[in-house]
Amino acid sequence: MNQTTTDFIRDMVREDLRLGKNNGKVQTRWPPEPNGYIHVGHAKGFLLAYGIAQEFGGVFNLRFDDTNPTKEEQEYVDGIIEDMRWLGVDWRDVYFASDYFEQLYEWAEVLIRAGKAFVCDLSAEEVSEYRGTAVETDGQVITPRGKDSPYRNRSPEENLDLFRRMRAGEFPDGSRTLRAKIDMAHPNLNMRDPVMYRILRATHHRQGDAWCIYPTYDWAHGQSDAIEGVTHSTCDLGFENHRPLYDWFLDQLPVRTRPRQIEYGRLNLTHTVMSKRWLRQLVEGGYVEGWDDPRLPTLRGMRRRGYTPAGIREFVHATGVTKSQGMVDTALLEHFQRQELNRTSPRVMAVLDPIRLVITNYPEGEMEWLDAVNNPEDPAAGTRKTPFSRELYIEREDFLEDPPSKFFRLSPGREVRLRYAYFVRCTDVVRDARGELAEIRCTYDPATRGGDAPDGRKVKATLHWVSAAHAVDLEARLYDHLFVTEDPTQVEGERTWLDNLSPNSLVICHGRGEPCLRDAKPFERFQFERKGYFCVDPDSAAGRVVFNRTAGLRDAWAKTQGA
RNA sequence: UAGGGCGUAGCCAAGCGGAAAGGCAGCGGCCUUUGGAGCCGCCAUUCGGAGGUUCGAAUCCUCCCGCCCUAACCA
Repeated sequence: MNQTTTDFIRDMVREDLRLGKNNGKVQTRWPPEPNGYIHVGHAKGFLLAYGIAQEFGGVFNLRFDDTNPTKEEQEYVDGIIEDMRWLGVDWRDVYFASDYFEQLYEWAEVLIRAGKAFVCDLSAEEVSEYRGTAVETDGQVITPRGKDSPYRNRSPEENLDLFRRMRAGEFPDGSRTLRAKIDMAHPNLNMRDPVMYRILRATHHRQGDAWCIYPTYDWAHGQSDAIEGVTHSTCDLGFENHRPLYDWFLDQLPVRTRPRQIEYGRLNLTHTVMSKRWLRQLVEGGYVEGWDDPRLPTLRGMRRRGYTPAGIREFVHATGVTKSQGMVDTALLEHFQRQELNRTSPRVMAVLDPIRLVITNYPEGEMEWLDAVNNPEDPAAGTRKTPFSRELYIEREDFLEDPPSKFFRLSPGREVRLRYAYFVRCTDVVRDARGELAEIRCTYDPATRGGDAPDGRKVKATLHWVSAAHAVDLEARLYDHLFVTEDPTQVEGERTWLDNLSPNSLVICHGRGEPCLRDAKPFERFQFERKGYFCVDPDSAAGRVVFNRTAGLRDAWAKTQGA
C-alpha cells in the first residue's frame, strides 16, 4: 500500500478510535442492491469501505440490500461478487438484508407497541399529498407542512392486529402500509411518518413467497448495519437526508451497536453515464452489446476492454474522497491504465491497416528469425524470435507519397528502420487498375540487420511490420468515448441524452499480427507497438483472434495533424 | 419554497491563522531501434463575491451569489 493520503472519512475513523468508540473496533460494509451489474462508481464505494477496514485492522463485509423483490435477481448477486473479486476485494462474510426480515418484523412490533408506528390505509398518492409534497404555482415551489394521516391515532392493539394481518396476506397489494410515527411538520421530508413496510406480492430471489410485506430501505438499512456490528456506514451523498431517520430508528430499538452513517460524493466520469438506470437503458435498448460491452464503465466492461484491476484501483484512489460532486476526466482513468499497462504488457507487432511492402533485393523464398524485445520496461520479460521475409505488411498510414514537412515516416526515396530488422529505402510503388496504391517497393541494407547502421547513419522513423507469409489474421476493435459530450445527461431543447451517443465509439479493423499471437488466450494483454494496448476478446475463435483496444498510445504525429 | 450539502487552475485535489502540495490535461525542450516510455521546464500575485476580526485570512465572523441533492409504498 503506497496510499499515504487520507480523507475526511478516515480522519473520522481515526478520531473515533482515539476516543475509544466501538471498543476500538472498525467494521465496514458495502451494501449493493442486486439489481444490475456494478460500475467504477460502485468500485469507489467498496474500495473505500474495504480500504478503511484494511487500514484500521477492521472487518469488511459484503451485504446485499435485497428488500425489493421486484428488481432483484440471483444473476446480479453472482455478478457483483465476481466483479468485486476481480478488482481484488475480499470480505469476511456475505450477508443479505433479506435474512433479517424476521428480526426486522419483530422490531416493527416493538415500535407499534411503543406507539411509534401505525398502520395507514392511505394510498400512495394520498400519502404523498399528506406529506406536503412540493407544489409549483406561478414558478414558485412551495413545500407545505404535512398533515397527519387520519389513521395515525389507531391504538397499538389495533395496529398490531392490522400489521399481523398484513403479514398474513389478508390485504391486497398497496392497500396499507406500516408507517413510523415521527413528525408530519418536520422540515426533513424523510421524517414525515416514513413508510416502513409495504404489501407486495412478488417472489423474492432468496425468500421465495415467504413474505408479502417488505421493509423499505430506510427501515432495513440502519438496522442491518446494527445487526452486523458495522461501526462506520459509508454511502453516497444521496442518502444525506436519510441520516436523521437512520438515527431515529436506531434510537427506538434495543440494538447493541450504534453504526454511524457517513456520506461522500459519488464518482462521475466524463463522456459516459454512471448509473444503473442509464446503463440498463443502453443495454436493453441495444445501444451497446451487453453489460460487458468494453465501452461501458461497468466493471465487466472494463475487464473485457483490458483495463487492469490495479490501474482502476490507482485511479479511484487518485480521485480522492470528498463531499463535492465532481466529474472526473476519463483521461485520468486512461492515464493510470497506460501507466500499469506500460509496465506489464508484452510488446508485439501488429499492423491494423496493412499495405504490402516488398523488399526487392531480399532473396525470394528466404526468411530469417530476428530477435525482438518483449518489454523494454522489464528486462526479465526477455526476447522472442519474429520472422522476417521479402514480403511484409506495414501500416498504410506509415507511408505517404507526398509527405508534409513534419512527416518522418516512409516515402519515396526515404530510408526508415523496420523495427528489429533492417533499414529499408523506398524505391517505387505499384498501383492497381484504379490507380490506388497497391504495394510499396523497397531495397534493404543487409549491414543494418537488427536495426543499427555500422556507418552510424540515422533514420528519423522506426516502423512496425509483420511478415506477410507468417502473419496471423486478427480483428481489432477500436473504442472511443461512448458519448460525444462530457456530460451526456445535459441536453437542450428536443435532444435526449441518447442523441449524444458517439457514432465512432466502435471501429473495427482487420489486420495482421506476429505469429505468436495465434495462441493468445482471452483476456491476455499486449502492447501493439506504436498502436496501443490490446486485450484478447472472448469472441476470439480459431484462426481469427479478436482484440479490444484498451487504450491508444500517445501519437505525437497524429496530434500535430489534429491541431 | 423547506431541509440538507458543495464552491481552491480546464478536470480531480491537498491545505484547518503564518503566508497556494500533488496528479491529469495543456504547452515548450532533451532523449529515444515504439513520433511509446522516460527526463527537464512552464502552467492560481490568489482560493465564488463583498465586508469584518487579526501584525497576518483559502483558513475565523457576517452578509450575498452560484451549483447539487431530497420531496417513491426504489435503493
